[in-house]
Amino acid sequence: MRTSNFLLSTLKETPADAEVISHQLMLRAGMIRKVAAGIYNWLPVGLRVLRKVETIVREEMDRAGAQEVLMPTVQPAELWQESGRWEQYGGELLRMQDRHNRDFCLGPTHEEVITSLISNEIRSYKQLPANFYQIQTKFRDERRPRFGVMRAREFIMKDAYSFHLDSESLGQTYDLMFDTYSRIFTRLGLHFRAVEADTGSIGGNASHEFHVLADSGEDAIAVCDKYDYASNVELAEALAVGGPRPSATQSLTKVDTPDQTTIEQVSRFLKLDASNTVKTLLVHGAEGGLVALVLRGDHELNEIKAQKHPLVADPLVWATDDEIKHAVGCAPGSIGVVELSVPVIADRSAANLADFVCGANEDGVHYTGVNWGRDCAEPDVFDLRSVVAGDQCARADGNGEDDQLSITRGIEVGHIFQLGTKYSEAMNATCLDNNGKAVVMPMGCYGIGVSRIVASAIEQNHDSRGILWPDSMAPFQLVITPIGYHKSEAVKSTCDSLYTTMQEHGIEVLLDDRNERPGIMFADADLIGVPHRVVIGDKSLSNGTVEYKYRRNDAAEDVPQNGIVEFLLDRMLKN
RNA sequence: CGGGGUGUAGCGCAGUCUGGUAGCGCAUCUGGUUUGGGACCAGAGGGUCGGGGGUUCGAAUCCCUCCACCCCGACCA
Repeated sequence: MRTSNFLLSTLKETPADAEVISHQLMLRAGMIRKVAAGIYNWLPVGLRVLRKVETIVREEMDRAGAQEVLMPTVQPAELWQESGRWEQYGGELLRMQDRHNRDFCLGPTHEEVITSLISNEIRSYKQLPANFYQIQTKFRDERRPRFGVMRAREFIMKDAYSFHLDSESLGQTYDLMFDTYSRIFTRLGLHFRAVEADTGSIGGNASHEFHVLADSGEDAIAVCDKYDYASNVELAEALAVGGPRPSATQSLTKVDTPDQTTIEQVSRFLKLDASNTVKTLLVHGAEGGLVALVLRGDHELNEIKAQKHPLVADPLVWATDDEIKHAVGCAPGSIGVVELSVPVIADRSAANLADFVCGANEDGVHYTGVNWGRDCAEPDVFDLRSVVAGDQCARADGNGEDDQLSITRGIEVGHIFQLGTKYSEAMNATCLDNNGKAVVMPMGCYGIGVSRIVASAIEQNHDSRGILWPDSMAPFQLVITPIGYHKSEAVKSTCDSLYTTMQEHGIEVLLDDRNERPGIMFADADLIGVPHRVVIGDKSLSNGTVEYKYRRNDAAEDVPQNGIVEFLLDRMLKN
């Protein structure tokens, strides 16, 4: 490609509404342009990168024996009513009507369509297992789209759905997809991590998310390298801190704590560490009424864990101040476990405390020296809190120094699920087993955020001048920057010749044949992140050399003109 | 959905408080001088000041209303 014939819409200044570096650089490099909130045009530079990602994903899915299909973006309501999600799915499902007032939606995901399709196409166990994928546009009407294509409303996703005779087969395909995803993200040159994930409302046995590690990531991940453990903080098991519960040494004492409502205020007022206090949070119970969730003062409630407790309403609903007043007789800042009239669920660490502080269910009053079993009933013990850095890894034997969790941030670019029969049952997707008996097919589903990968790769690979694409994702592998293309016949013919030769070798090469100053050409090439650059000018040609520079290196090197093709091919194959 | 903010040329912004008919830098176009890290000189084009309504002799500016976009939060797979 010659720049004279290519839309290189680079910007010198950063558009004001771009917050994260990937969004800024994608706009500056002329990869994307906003059409509406969370909806983008992909310009030639951006699309070339997107296609690179798609190609790698496609190659690896094909390699894993998955079959590519293409399903529609617009889906009839009937399918969603059949699965029950027409009512369940919230505002993210963009609904619309056609000219006959029939209901449709823009597909945010394709379980319904694929299950309906396959239930008609697959009849026999002999056709199983089968895995179908597509790379297609999804629409989710996010409440708050942000960060460019990172969290867009319209985006490109690779979604795959597998069908099985039994859960063992599902497990095998799940493992295969796990490996396939690892290969994909490795080939893309990303620094990633597979993490255990919550199965959410879909349920099922197993789920892993694949995260590109980046400080700007929206997810927190708990990691322990010693045990090769990584889990979304939403899920990561929190062990009790501080060993078995000591025996009581203090007596129950009521103390006045006027206007002290937060843990911070109370612990400062009583000159105690927050870890000697508990906080009592009231939420709606699964069967109505309220339930108390008790955590150590310095710990945070994990709502996802809490709503898994059978006594807790799912989804979790906080008690209002009025409900608390009515049930306990005080404001939220003074709730405690002594003589509390609602069921008490305590986090493991809170349950291990002795002689602790809690509210007295009376405004402005707290208890000190509280002990479980003596001053109140033994609580129902449950893992309620989010892990924090320094917590012991749940896999650890407890003897090592390096078995502590650290917290890192990630961008979710892949998610694999064992769905089970949720959709196949709702939509009656069965096949006949070898006894001629109809079996509801267990399913797996496997997603990759293709457009999100592009942004997350930039989050991980950039410098002050622009993008540092991994070679596998670069819009061009090589840029030829002439010095004096329009003045020197030698420069022009050398550049043209190298350009043609490299193209014949299948290299995607950009020849900057604009009549611009070198600084502009260098700046653009660096901005869009072409990994390999050759500069050709009269000065070096007179020495029989051309200049080569790798985008990630500071220094350039002179290469003999007659060996440049082999040199470049060697460099590109190496990467 | 709650809170906050911003809408003026393709991009970045000033002008709004204190009403007088729109400006700067970059980008674009023309001519010239330049040419190894975002040049210089001269000239040119480009804006119903987010939309609608109102006040006024006169509105980018004041008032009402709608919309869009961004940020924080809540929510959500």
